Amino acid sequence: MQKLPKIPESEWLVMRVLWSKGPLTANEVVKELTGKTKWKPKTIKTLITRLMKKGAVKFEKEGRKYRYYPAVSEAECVRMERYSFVRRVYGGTTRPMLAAFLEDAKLSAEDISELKKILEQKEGE
Amino acid sequence: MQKLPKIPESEWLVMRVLWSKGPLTANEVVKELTGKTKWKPKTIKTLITRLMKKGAVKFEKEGRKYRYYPAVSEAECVRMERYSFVRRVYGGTTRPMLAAFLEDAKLSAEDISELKKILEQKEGE
DNA sequence: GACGTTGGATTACAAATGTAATATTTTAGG
DNA sequence: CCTAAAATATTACATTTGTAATCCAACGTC
Repeated sequence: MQKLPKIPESEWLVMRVLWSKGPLTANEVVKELTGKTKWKPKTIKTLITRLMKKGAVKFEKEGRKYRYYPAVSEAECVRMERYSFVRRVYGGTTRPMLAAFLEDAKLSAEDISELKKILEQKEGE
Repeated sequence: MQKLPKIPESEWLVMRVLWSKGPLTANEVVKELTGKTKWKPKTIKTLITRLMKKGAVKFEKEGRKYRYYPAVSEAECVRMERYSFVRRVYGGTTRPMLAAFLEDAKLSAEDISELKKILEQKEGE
């Protein structure tokens, strides 16, 4: 398991694009984010560069441009964020957090039965 | 409902102390955090001051010292953090996040039945 | 082959954050 | 009163983050 870099808010947007759309050129990333943010293209380039320096993305050369792709797993990053969120806000105790989350969430009947299934699954372990 | 200030990681620790132990002097806060962090007392004073500037804590004078107490609701702050967490990491979709949370959490049998109860409650609405 | 265009590399710069140290003001004790 | 101790207030300073702009190199065009 790689060492996970710290990914701040704005870089998450870029990572989410790269995770979902695989290797993209900088301009493609810019295009993906148009409408979702008001960032100038240069800003997005900067974010990509920073992610590279942290080792969160890599690239393959394609002619004179680069195609960027994630170098860290989305699942791992998400897990880490979840963990650090719980620690920060709830001091590490998970259950009250989950309870609050569940109570507060707007859930469809489907969502609910899905989640119950997960719990029952765990119950059996 | 007040406007909620932004509370960064380290200040959360201070807020959690104040939320749980009511009005405290700076030194009492320091004492509460001893062992939990390696911060120097001065650092903690700084954090308190910043929280005051943001309006997250207020104080009453007691002789020459102050007793600090939270000026914003824990529930509200936590809700906001939860919300911004989901938005950042999952782009706003709550269910997959909850699913991942539940799957990943270490839960006792009790926790599980508690959480199921919450879900059933919501089911009935 | 000079030149504009297009991409990446380098630089910019303010605000927020982490982590304190120094300065100043009270006040309790001698 | 004068001073040491204790509190608060002010100042410090490196990093990180948000948000770009400028510089430079390669490429395709006339």
